[in-house]
Amino acid sequence: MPELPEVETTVQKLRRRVTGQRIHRFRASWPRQISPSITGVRRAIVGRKVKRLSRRGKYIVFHLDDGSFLLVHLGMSGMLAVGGGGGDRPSHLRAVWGLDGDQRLFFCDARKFGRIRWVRDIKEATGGLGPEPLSRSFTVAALHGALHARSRQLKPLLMEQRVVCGLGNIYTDEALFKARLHPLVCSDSLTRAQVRRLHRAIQQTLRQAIRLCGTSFDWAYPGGRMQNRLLAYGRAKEPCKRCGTPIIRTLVGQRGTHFCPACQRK
DNA sequence: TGAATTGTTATCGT
DNA sequence: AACGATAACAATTC
Repeated sequence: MPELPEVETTVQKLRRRVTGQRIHRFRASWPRQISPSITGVRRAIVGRKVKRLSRRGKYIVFHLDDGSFLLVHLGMSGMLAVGGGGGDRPSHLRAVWGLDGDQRLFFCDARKFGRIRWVRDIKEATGGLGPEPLSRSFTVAALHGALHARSRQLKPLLMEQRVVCGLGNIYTDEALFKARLHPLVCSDSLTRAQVRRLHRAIQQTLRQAIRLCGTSFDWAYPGGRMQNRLLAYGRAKEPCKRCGTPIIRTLVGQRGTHFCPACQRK
């Protein structure tokens, strides 16, 4: 379940392998994952060099040398990895880029919720995203303004990528636990102090998760260590690490939601 | 077997 | 009408 820390980890691991490389081939096997189309993307990117690799929210962004962009969204089960030109191909392979020196970039995605998209203008793809939670544009005032501009349940609003980007189900539960806020409180009812706590909790949670290379729960994302440090997510019926009360699991907006009924009161 | 998972879109209700 | 909540959808694993 790649969220910001898992995407950031992927970008950091990939960066030196793809920066400066020229794209020689592109093949994909699942048309509905590719925008504008497989041949359209191939025409746009083959022959181009990768100038830079970055991340915006949960998007991996390839900056191409003609000023256009190739974006990869990992969805729920997507993975990007570089391999040699050798024989064995990974399972659930959906797309391959051929780079310099017979290097290959693989996109694997069991559930096919991932997306590959080429755009001339980055704003087409990321224009609707809110601020990066670890950037200076993500201020307490900005968060307060966004939460008070709407009247919504707090958790679903935080997971929309326009208030702040990069939060998914796991890290939203973690941040709410740290901030001691109930997932269902109304977004415009938060006091300044509560918004400050939430702001700090979001940043602390994401920084720690990046340091630990993200959360590895199942086969979908290996290599992370944050699963050992989670305070709420996946801990239903286990004692709260702050007060000992069993963690509750409920559904909020069709998503599994974990919180401490004693520490996080409505 | 069906629950779990994300982002987008459609639909229902106030 | 606008907005918030809810449901459906895509596809697969265990």
